[in-house]
Amino acid sequence: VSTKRAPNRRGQGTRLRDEILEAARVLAEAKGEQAVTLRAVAREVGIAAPSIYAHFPDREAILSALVDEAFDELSAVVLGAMDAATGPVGRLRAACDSYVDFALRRPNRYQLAFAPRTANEMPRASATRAFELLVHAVRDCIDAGDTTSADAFGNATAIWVALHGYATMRSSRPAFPWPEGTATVDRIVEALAGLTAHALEPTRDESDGA
Amino acid sequence: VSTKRAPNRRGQGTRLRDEILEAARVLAEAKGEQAVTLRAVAREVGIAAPSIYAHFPDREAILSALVDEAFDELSAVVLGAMDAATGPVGRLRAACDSYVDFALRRPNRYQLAFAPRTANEMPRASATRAFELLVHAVRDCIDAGDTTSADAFGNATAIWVALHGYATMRSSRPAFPWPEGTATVDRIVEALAGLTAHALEPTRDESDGA
DNA sequence: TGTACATCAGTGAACGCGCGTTCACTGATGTAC
DNA sequence: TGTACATCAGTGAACGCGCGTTCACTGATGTAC
Repeated sequence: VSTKRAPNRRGQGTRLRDEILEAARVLAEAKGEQAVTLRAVAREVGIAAPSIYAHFPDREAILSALVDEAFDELSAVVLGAMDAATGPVGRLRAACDSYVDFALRRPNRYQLAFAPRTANEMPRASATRAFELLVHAVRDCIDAGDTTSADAFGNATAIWVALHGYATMRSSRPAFPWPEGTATVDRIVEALAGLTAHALEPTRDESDGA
Repeated sequence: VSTKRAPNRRGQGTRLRDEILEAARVLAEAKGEQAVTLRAVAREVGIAAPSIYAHFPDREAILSALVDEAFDELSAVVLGAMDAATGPVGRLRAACDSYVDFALRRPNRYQLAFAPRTANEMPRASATRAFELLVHAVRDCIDAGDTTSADAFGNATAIWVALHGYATMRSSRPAFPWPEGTATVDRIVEALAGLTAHALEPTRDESDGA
């Protein structure tokens, strides 16, 4: 009988939802995914635990939102690094370096993104977008003739799993006698992208000017 | 005043300990590490939960024993595959293939082995022994001139983390469009070991006979 | 050979904990007339 | 402008759960004399 359009009451319509997400994010980054309990989140926000149900159907929904956030941030970081680099090989290196850097700087956030959730989870759009950045970087190297292989997707997959293994182990096994610096990441990128000897050189020109 | 040497009473001295470990192993393989609770183990064995304390100081001790078991089995599997192969490159391939095969056939056992336990855990002997197999296989390729690199430890590290990433993702993300067959593993081994073009050929001779 | 006793593997009940979720509610905010 | 009422964000108590661990115990096995 009336307009029926009810605008959200107090300013709280989306504010509390954001506060819940932020608290969950802080907890996950500081102490890992298993620290994100409804009660802990509620404690952090300063509300009663059941209040969360007005904004998320269950605990899993919060985690899922955090996963998308994490993938989106990963994409943004990688994109930013690529934009600041020069040439196909330079952009591929920048993508891989920034990927590993993100994983090592925010280990809990990274692990959260890649932790298995449900048994047969379909790839989520946020994750696919991030992966596509890598495929694209590899394809640009191929197109520029900087590589000995032509399988962009296959190479990107190999590079991805290798970087993932490195980042995972590197942060969970600090006591392992890791090779210094970026040696391992460099080796992974160069070898698995199939970079040509020619492609490995010109990167020096940029900082040299000779 | 007497001999003081008390032989273990009933036959149970070590029998119950073994039954506890076996139940824990079964639970871990079927449902993952988090399913290995003292109460679940006791249920499986058919004893009261507190009885476990006669054989293990706490839950973590059971898991730690399972981790060593898993690494030892991994070593045995890899060694067996290497012994059945021919030539340095053949043995390296066999080592890597069997490693991944083990991880994919027994995902929960594999994940248990590599799951982070304590914050700064030192590498355990059982894990180091397994890794040394890989280092050795890589070194043999280097010594035989089948490789373009000379850093056995560095190459083995890169191969290991790459295989680990592959195995982890492959089993936790079945919906990803994985390249067929052993393409990814082959690429990882060949590229990260730095196998020469010459070294990639002779493997065909064995099954050919020409 | 017989009896009192030490040993010790395993038990059953209970503890306190934090969890996800449910339920009926409160109390302030805004609207209809 | 005033009053009755609908809306709805957030609450507090409680549920049932499984957990690791503790405690005092039981009851069979073996030993000393």
